[in-house]
Amino acid sequence: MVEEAYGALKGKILSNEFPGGYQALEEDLAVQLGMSRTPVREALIRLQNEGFVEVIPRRGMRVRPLSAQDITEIYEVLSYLEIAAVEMLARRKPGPAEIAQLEGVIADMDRALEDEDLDAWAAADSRFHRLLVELCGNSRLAGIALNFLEQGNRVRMITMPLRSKPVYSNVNHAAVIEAIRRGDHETAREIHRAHKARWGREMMDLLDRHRIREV
Amino acid sequence: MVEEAYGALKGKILSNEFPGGYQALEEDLAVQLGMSRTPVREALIRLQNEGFVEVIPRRGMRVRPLSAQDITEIYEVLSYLEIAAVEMLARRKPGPAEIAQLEGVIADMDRALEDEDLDAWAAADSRFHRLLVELCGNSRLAGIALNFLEQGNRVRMITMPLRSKPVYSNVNHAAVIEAIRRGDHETAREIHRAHKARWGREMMDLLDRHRIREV
DNA sequence: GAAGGAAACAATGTATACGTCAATATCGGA
DNA sequence: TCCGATATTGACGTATACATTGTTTCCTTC
Repeated sequence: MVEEAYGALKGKILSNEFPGGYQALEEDLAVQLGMSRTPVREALIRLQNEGFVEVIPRRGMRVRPLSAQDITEIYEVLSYLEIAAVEMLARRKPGPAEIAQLEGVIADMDRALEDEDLDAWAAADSRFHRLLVELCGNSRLAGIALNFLEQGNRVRMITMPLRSKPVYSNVNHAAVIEAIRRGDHETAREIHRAHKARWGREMMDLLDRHRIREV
Repeated sequence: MVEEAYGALKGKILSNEFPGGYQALEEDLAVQLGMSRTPVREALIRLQNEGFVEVIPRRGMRVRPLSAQDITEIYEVLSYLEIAAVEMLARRKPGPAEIAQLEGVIADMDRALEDEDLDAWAAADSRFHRLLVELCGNSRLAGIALNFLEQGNRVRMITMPLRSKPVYSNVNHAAVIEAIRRGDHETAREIHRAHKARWGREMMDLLDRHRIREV
């Protein structure tokens, strides 16, 4: 049941059904989920460790709002982790099956872009980044990076509708994969570094221009 | 009380009083700590999230033994994180007070080396790495890196007595600080990268030579 | 003697009860 | 009317009770 509570709560947070600043009492969550406080509490402890919520005595849990500073931090860490993952992936020269997986996701991204289906594109792009870190060969790095990807997605869900078509992402990703296939870890790293830097800048610009103070 | 349990258990794990593979039942831990199972459980959830233990149904908690593969992963992540921290630190050009802090720790390391006091040296070296990541300016990166530093220390406690005097560490660290002071992030990063790579290789060699399979 | 099944036991996962502490509201006095 | 003190409410933190489930042991049968 703690798994059930964890999944349900995290889902609501990631989908912004529980937006930043949302508060709820343990008791209420327990009733909502049809269980007692105990498993809810245990789920909340996990979510707190992962940085999604904070548990405040007598105030219940509170979904941590992400300030501009927080978002900067998250993107900074994520950049370093993903760049590391790309470098490691290129160094270990993944097999054709793994390359095919990555290319499949890129194909999805291309298709979504042609169809102008932003939701499908976002889903595929998210899968691409997940796949990158999952394939890097270091499960610990993958675990941390996945957590930060999820936090980043919370932000992206807000900014996605505000931005223009992300055409260059697909090109960059394809180039990264090509470099990874060749085992050219320096090129792969540099392309991905530039990509993450540009993406981060655009995201912060968007938040700034739309006066979004927190998410 | 959950803080108390968390601190006590983590302390025993980090000091190898609970070595890798150690098992204990929730009930026994509760009695040992003079509290009920509830706070112990909550502490164990945190320790599990941080990778120190695993909770196995009907087997209680088990301190996760670190295989050679695990140690490689931990050092790899730690390297990337520390290198990122050093680069960030150099970019933001810390003030004289922060530089003085770092130099103070280096002085401690030098003194410990002259006195041939390996324990003092290890403590100071550990403080140095902690400071590096704490000063980097990104609290999230610092938090993760601290966790991995602690896991790394578990390994170092084993290998420390097996190795020769770590003279070159002090020199490297001093050079890193000098580069950070100048704001020369590339040099700082490269020195630290080389340092971490060498250290990691030596550590794995030691484990290999002494046929240490897990910690 | 070995294998399979059943029963008892043991440890967890969940629910519930209770004490503590903080926040808020109410009442009295200035 | 406003301020302060006290009382009451309510939520959490911890303890405890209970049900679930896996494991082990013992007995029976082949």
